[in-house]
Amino acid sequence: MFNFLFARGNGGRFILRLEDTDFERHVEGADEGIFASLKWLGLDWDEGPDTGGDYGPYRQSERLEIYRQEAERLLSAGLAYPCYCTPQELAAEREEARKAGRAPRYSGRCCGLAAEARAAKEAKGVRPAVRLKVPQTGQTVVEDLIRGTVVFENATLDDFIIMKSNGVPTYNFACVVDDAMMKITHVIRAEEHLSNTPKQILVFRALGYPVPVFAHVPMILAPDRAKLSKRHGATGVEEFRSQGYMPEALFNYLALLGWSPGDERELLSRDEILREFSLDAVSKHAAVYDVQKLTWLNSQYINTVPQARLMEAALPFFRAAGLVGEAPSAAEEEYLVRVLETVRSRARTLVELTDMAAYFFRDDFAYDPKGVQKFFKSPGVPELLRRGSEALAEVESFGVTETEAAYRKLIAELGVSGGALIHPTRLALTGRTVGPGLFDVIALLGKKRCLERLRRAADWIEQNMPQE
RNA sequence: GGCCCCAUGGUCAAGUGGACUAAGACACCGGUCUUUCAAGCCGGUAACCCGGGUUCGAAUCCCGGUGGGGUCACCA
Repeated sequence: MFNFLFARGNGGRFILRLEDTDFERHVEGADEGIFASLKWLGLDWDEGPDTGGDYGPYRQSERLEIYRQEAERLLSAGLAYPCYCTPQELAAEREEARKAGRAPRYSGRCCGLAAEARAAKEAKGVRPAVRLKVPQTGQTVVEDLIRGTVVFENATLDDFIIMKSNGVPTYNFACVVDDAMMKITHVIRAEEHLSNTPKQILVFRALGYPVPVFAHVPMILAPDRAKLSKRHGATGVEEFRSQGYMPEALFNYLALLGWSPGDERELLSRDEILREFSLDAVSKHAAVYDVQKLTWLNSQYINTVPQARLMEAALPFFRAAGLVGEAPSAAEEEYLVRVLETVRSRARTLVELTDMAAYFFRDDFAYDPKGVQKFFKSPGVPELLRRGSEALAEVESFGVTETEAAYRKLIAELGVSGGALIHPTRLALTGRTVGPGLFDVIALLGKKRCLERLRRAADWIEQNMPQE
């Protein structure tokens, strides 16, 4: 997202590249999910696997020959060498180093391998990996837009693998080759990659390519301050969507994680964020992800977004819940709009919104058990509800003020408190104890349904409540 | 453990040597409105990690601790 904001805010191009060189972890169809999630969030790219571009292909799995050639260049220049060590040998070395309390570093023993030794290995059919020769003196300096100058001693690095023995590049090699060939000017990524950067700079230099500008942005941590991951605390974009979060809310929230416009504004539109975003204002420290604030932002959007937008966002949820059909008529849409307007201020997610609106569309709701205990128990309630339905039956123009007037009149006649009639009525009409103003509900539901539901509730109470 | 990054309320964050008696937001707690629940409005609790310097003056600069995080793969 910060890449998108930076690129678009500075007249650059935002490029999507799929780094899919780990065939073991390949998931069929995952690409489509990535595209859909990014698009839903409003992050559209200028070049990518689906859209194409002048520097494709944009899937690393389709660029294998390029990496092979680049690795070959380093091999013949003596800047890299084949390594015949087996994974088991390497693991043993690492284990030994760990036991001895040393940093696990590759010994470099294949570096000086004589031609005959190599030939012998090759003859035995051992396929080598390729390692980059890393200088053991001096320093590699990362000039980071956010962290400033970060110095790494080369002696702490080792000859890392750039090509696996199966001929596929490792991440630190492939991304450098691609960044160079795709003319990437800015690499903006999470801080977890900072320690990869000196390695990548070494590759850029070995290959003779210019080093791009780096910016390592703060990580997002789970509430327990651990790294957010698939297995720990992370929620996928698609999950947020299905939980009823609006993309504008997620976009807004994510922008505020690690960045702020510098003043008190928090509710920011996409355009405002695009206009205001600057890497200078990105903080250095990791941010803990707080779903409560996201949810609050979401409620703000549900509450304030234009009617048509709310309709568009809510419709899929209403359809899925079976509240509206695939192609609602004009009258149905009109009704939906009125329902949305009366419940929107109460909902924090589109799922809640749908749930709160259900009784406006279907009659088969159950009465809230706590509400039944509280409002249906008194002996006179069925009679009260019948009187209510009679009073409403008299109302000609079934609007909010007219129905309320009729009810107030009845309340006065009966000499009861307003709540004594209103609460049972709400439960009878909606099955709930909470919701929008009762007369908004009544007017919206319409006379026919109100009368039916009131009578039905009266009957239900008589049949189901223990008689005194 | 080595290397690297970071450090303002529970969380997100303003703050870049004096305007700090340290903004604002979420959450929490009150109040208000109301037939209920929200929303709205008003108010409250709550923070500069510790220790040394530098300076007339430090949340802000320096050093050292401590704490948190990241990373050390033929994963990305």
